[in-house]
Amino acid sequence: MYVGCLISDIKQIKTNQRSMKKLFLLDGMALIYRAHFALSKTPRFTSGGLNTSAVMGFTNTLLEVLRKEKPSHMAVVFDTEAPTERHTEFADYKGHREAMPEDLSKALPYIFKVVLGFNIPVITSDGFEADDIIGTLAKKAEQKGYQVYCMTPDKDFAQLVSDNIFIYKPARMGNDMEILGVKEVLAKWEIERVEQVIDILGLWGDAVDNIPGIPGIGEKTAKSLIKTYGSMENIIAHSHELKGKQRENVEAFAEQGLLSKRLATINLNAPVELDEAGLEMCDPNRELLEPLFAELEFRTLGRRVFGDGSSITEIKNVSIQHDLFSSPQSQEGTTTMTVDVTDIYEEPAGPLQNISNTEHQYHLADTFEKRAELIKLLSAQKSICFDTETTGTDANQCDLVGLSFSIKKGQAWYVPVPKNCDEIQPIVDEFKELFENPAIGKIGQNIKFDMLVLKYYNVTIQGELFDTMLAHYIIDPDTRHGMDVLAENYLGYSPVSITELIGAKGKNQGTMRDVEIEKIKDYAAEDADITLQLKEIFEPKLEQVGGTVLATDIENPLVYVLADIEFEGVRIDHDTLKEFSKELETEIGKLEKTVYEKAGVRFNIASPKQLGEVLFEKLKLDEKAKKTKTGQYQTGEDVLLALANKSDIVRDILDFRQMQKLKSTYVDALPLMVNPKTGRVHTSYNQAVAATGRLSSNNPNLQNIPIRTERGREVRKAFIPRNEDHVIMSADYSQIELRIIAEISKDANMMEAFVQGVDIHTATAAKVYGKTLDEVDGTMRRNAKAVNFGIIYGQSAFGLSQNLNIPRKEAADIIEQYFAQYPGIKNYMNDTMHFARQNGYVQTLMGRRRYLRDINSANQTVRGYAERNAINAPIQGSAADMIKIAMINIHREFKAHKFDSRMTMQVHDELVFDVHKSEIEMVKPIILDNMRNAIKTVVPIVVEIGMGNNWLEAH
DNA sequence: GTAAACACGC
DNA sequence: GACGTACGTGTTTACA
Repeated sequence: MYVGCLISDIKQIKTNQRSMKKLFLLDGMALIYRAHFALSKTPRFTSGGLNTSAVMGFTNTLLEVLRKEKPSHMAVVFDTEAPTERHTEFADYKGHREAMPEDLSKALPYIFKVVLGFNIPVITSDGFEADDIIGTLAKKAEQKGYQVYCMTPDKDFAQLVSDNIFIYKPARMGNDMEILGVKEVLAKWEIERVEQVIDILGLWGDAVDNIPGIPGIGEKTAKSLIKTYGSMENIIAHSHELKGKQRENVEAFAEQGLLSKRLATINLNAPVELDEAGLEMCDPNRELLEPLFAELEFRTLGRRVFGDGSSITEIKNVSIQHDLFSSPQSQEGTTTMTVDVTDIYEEPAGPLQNISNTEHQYHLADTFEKRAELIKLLSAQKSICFDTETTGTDANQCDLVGLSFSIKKGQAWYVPVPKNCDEIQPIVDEFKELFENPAIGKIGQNIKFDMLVLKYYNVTIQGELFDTMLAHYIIDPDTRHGMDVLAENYLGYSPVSITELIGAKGKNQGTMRDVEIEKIKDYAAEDADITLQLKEIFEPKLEQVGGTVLATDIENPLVYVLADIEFEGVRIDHDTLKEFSKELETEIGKLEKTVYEKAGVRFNIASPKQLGEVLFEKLKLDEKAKKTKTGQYQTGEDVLLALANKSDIVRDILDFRQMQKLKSTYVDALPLMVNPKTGRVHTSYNQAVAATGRLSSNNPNLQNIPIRTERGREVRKAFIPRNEDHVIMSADYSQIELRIIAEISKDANMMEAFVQGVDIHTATAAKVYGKTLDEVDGTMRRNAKAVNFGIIYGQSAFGLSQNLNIPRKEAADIIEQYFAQYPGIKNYMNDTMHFARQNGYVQTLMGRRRYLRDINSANQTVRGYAERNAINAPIQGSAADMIKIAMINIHREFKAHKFDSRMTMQVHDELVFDVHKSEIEMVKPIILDNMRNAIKTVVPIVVEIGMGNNWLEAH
């Protein structure tokens, strides 16, 4: 009845004030499938077919667009029948896509117009693909001066992008919406012209689902072929230039490829007119809709339609929030960030520059005289920018190829070194004094690498550092920090690509050493030049984001510490590992046998696919076993544990998995990582990947060596001191993250627990369950511990219930109690969230910022992700700051004392040292003091320290 | 070569 | 009432 009323009464209010005509074209089916797919990934929503949730998902996306982008014109296009005429050319395609359900085609305009009060035309595409209709409309609108945004899967659509046509990608998990223009499309596809997208799609055969292109040509190959030949037709014409199987395939399947291309091409002559007046948007009729929504209790919908300022919002959400982090939605009403996070980027004007169209002077310093002149010039500088070229990316095993330097924009030098190893050293020696001069600052991109390379040539870099990679990591930790990306984003410059010199990645990749000197000169000199230019840009930006201190006092000095740790390496006990490997091998063999017997069939236990089939189809352990999104049975640890009581085969399988993992990832892999030059394992720490400020470790990853299980822990026995005069010393922060929460939040109860020195999880359990410390049992402590961790890692009630294997309700109750007992923490969370909404970022104790672009997103999922980060980043980040400061100070004191002892590993909250026995008593207080006092806190910081003949004993 | 599933640490 | 649940590294299998 109300609805009937509305239809007749809504008077569309046209808004004419909009200056730019903005047309949004939506592929309705694609969006609905997108929403549907998102749901079907979750096991709970496996019921097939389109359902109301999918349609709701679609509506939400639509509303987000309306609110954010405020289009002046809009249309939704649906395929009514598929396969279309064009697709019947290919038999396989038949029946692939479902037609739009008829009721949906009627429901949508109804939803738009009546329920939401917008007039959004729905266009059906009889006999044509929705893409064709959208494409045709887009072109026509572009000619009339519209800015056109196409919301479609971007793959096919990229070909259409021009100066006024964009691809609009709605928000997804972890990402807010995204707009792709010409620049982004070119970059993404690595091509010169957007039209070439269809050539790539044609070759690759990914144009339309299930339409094959040319066999054996994947995305990458397609791109590189297009880069060389420009178009598919050209490739076919020049197929004789190709080799082997590729040539055969191109020749044999040329026709199929062309067909694929034709199908990928968007038909711009669809019979559809651009009815400008008909597509014009109106605002929802507020006066009519608002009372209606209020009466029908469409609160959420109302909020979405009218924005946060709606009076409907004033009906306060009184339900208790059971999730750790979801705050009542937009409680504070519309918030605007005072800082526009997009400010940290500068949009470079015009097309990308490159080496061929910029002025530059790159010199080759390949004689003793030229080098001497260069060194004289460099030595007179306050700081120099440099870069090394090497034969590989592992600093511990590669050889130097050349050095490049820059001190002024557009000017750089390249110093090649001979191929013969013995002849390299004297040339490096010429530069030794320069590098080791502490009065000359060193600028570079990822200096740790260059530092390590040079260490092997007996050069110890000194002086203040400015690392452009780290600078950008501080400025904007969530994005990428590669030099090429930075150059494009900040300088509008596209550097010579390394693949141009040494070929694409893979076994056929050449090395720098084989490239002609002239080419390396340009490449290398350009790197130094760009790095210097980036430094000029980043220096003021650091200041702007309050990151100067973080850069000069923490990140840059830490480079020295990490380089030393990596150079030092860790000694591994081969015999222990070999023995352990054998032991595991026999155990695994035994387990295999029992599993085969119990299952009555031989299969690959390590294959989740086969295992799932055996467990659930043959043995039928669980009738309604969960499946993954690809249709396999889930066989993860928690799933198997739930089955443990049904058959003891499950226990064996879990044991098998554990041992297999131990053997392949650690026991057998570690000895292979030993550097033949040094006989030790040299991990590499990445200082710029984890957005929270933590380090990460790889080649090998020393930060995930087992400790939880008895057997896994054995691996740590193999980490030994360098000789019998040394011991391993390990120092760990106890509960550092929780102490930091207590410190930041100043929660009285939690601070008290730490001051008293009681076990924090027991204390928490006592509080949450209202018991005394003595009454807390194992389960209570375990639950409390899980909540404490949940806080640190940004978990929800759902995550907690999963972790503890308890009902959601129970998890929610525990969390509620937790917040009642630690009100300071609840306040901290609210304050942090508020700060993030206002400012667009959060920060650590040392001012390390994390920008949260999506904190005010209308999309729940996206915003939730940002909110969890808002809580989590200051905590993890402050802990990271703390240990980094400790590392720098300890390293400095070790140097000052000229100790023989070395720091050898960092595992987030633990530092490991190789200590000379005579120095134990001197080293210990230095480690303890510096770790405890890295950052001044009220909450006591506790460090536990241990020693032993291996890493396990040191705990 | 790449994606998916899994498992390890914090 | 919807939506998806920490991150980073590395292994294996499966598939094209």
